[in-house]
Amino acid sequence: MEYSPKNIESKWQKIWDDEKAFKAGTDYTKPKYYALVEFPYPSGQGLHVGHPRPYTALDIVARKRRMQGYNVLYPMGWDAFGLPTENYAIKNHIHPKLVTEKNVAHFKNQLHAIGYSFDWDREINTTDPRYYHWTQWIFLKLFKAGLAYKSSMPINFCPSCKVGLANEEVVGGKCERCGAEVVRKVKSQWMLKITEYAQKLIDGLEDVDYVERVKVSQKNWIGRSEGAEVDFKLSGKEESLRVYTTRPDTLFGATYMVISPEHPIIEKYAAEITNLDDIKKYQEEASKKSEFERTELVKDKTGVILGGINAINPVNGKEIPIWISDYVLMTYGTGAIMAVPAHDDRDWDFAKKFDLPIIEVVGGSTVPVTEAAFTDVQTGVLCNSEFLNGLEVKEAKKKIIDWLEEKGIGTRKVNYKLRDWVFSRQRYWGEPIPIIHCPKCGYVPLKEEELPLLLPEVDSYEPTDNGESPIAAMRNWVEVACPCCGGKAERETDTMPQWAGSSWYFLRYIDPLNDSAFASKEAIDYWMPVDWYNGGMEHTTLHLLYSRFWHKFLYDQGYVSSKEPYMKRTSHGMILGEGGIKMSKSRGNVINPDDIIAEYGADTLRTYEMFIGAFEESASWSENGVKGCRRFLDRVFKLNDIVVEGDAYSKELEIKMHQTIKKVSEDFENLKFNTAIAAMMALVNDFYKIGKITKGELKTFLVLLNPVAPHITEEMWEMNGFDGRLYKTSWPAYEEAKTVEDSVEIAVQVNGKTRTTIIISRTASKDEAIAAAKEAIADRLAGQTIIKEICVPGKIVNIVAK
RNA sequence: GCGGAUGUGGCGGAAUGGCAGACGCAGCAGACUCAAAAUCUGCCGGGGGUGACUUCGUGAGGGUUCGAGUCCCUCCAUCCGCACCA
Repeated sequence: MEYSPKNIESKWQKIWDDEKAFKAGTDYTKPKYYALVEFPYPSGQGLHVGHPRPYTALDIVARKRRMQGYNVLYPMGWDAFGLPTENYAIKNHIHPKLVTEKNVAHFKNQLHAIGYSFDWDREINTTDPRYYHWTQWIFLKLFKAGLAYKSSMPINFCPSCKVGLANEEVVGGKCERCGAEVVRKVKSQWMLKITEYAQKLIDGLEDVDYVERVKVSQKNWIGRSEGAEVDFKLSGKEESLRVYTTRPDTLFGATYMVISPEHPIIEKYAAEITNLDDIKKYQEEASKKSEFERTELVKDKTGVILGGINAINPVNGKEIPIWISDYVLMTYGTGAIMAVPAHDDRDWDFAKKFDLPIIEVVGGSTVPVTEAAFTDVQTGVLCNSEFLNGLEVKEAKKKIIDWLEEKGIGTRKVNYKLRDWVFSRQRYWGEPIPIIHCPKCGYVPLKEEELPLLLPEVDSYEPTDNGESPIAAMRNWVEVACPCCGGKAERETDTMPQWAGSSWYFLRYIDPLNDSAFASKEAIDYWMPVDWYNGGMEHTTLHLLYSRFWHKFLYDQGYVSSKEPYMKRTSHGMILGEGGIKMSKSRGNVINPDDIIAEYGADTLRTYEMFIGAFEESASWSENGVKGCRRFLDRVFKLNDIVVEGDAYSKELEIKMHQTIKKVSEDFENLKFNTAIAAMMALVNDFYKIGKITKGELKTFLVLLNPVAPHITEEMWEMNGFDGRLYKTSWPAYEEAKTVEDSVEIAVQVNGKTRTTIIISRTASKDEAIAAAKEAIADRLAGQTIIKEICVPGKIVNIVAK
């Protein structure tokens, strides 16, 4: 009989649905396993060939875990708020809700056709009011805890999307989504104090099993640094200028200071500044530059001196000038620095340009500090620094900070690059922020009983030109009575960013229909944390960081019982087009998974995506590779023709069977799906080589292949009259003792070069092995003196001879 | 500039410090066929040899080791992050 995936696949998909085969149980006494993949944004383009890679990988894990007796939760849902849907709605005058519904239906059909073992009873959608009820609820908790605040500050604004962006959404100075140049705009925005969790987000990484590159990126993004804040007295004034430095040891080399153009001291002493016009001009230029232009690889430093005001270096009492330059950012540290040109590249550049003194205070450089800054902290020794002279950098840091603290002019300080999360968008298609602005009472949270605050219907979804959300025009929605004083008040018209819904969705899956809480305590205690979460590297500093932050907050509030949401995080590589180029519409090389399923079947698609290469690395698509996997499944199906009776493994293949069970079991755990499949291909080759397969062998083989190719294996299980359903079977066991052959082929080397191989008993002693090896290469050893004999049992014998 | 990764046949890719190239693709030869496709069998890194064999070979150069694709040092190339964070 011919292998016909079309019939087989729809047949089994229906059976699995009818039997609720993959429903996560509520028997909380069973061991649980929570496998999670990032839920997709249901775009109009439908499923991309990149989606099935991670979904199949964890589907394999989930199916294997079920067969190992776990109560498995492997859910799927829709991260459906977002700009593309809204833009499509604007263009076509369709309600985004309808667009979303249509796209979700399409996505769901596509995913269904691939045969994933998702528990569809737990499907969630971030745009569903029953879902965003709890997104808003968490926001209120954040607000009440003082972690959500409104702030007027320069933000990254995309003039094309007409929306403010979080720092994480700005890539190379451009809008992550549309690619337009981002400009700086001062706006009043809701912010979340993720910075308050900076240290916890770093510390938590110690307790989880994430791939190293994810940990490293998160740590770099949070950007912890240790140093000191130091006060520099302004000459002739009581006030001081506070700086942050990681090199307090170089304080004696601070020959000038630099402040950011936005630094408040400029306004404060405007009257005393002698060159105010120049400064105003400089400020204006700086404000016009986008954040990107300001921080772009600027070789040429710009700046202007703050005329009429000087500072005093606290360690030596010397009067030093203050400069203004946009290489100092108001948003980091104190917005002011002490400049040590001898030991900082940027200060060195600036000093060279404006001819400022360079004083060496750390010796050990091979070139004089007039040639280049010496920034090495490992080898340097302090000089020209009075009581610090002769100390190594590390000791000097400690000593100077102690000294500063004692004198009350400085203090130890840790800083982070991480900035607070810009949490409001002037857009329609997002969760309304449940806050009412009362002129008397300020920002008043909506009562929790009033949630969800529904997104109102509007005529136009387009953001207004003055940068307000389209819902701002809905006056009857906006104008409300203050819940606090009853007076006239207005609702917040900004909505939440796309990242809100995904920051806690893994908690909703565990109890998706609960109307009285985001999830019951019992369910949370049972299911959390997620055991294995796979997702894209591109979310490392976005979704992954945000959701860890929210989860840690919920933990601190007592709503969840684990400090970290995800125990294990892995990341898949991208799938590129043929020839290693990115798939894109403009190149016309986009592969639609539907076409692959139609031509080769879902099992082939699944097998190919797992066989394509190392899971964590990017791989390029190859139609011939797909064909190869189909050929493999054809050969699998044709095993039906050579099945013979017998539950036992045949003598020829017994060891091979045990080896393959071991290999596949281990490889599935370690993301090595490609080699697991290779091992199964090799086993199939062996079945054909000996011309038969026993029923016992076939049973085991089908179970091993099932997680990868669930339809064909389930069909063959039935065809061969095996008991019940394959998906209800147990994962096969192997005996370690039977994974090794009685006799082994070992290499015989002379001076490290393999000369021949011999077959000896696995239990042969070293002496026996060496004796046998010597005999095999006796002619080569003739006339030589044996210096050394090395034997690694089961591997090699190496004779060192002269 | 900083951080991370990668570099192995014609291609995708395998190899706890122990026979480099598993498995797949492509290619070549043969079987089947009127023929083609599909399928099956065999070969398939380079040089040398009719041959059993031999020699070179994992980006380059050094080193450690009886033995290195794998460990260490230096360099080159490519990709991905971050980027004036004091």
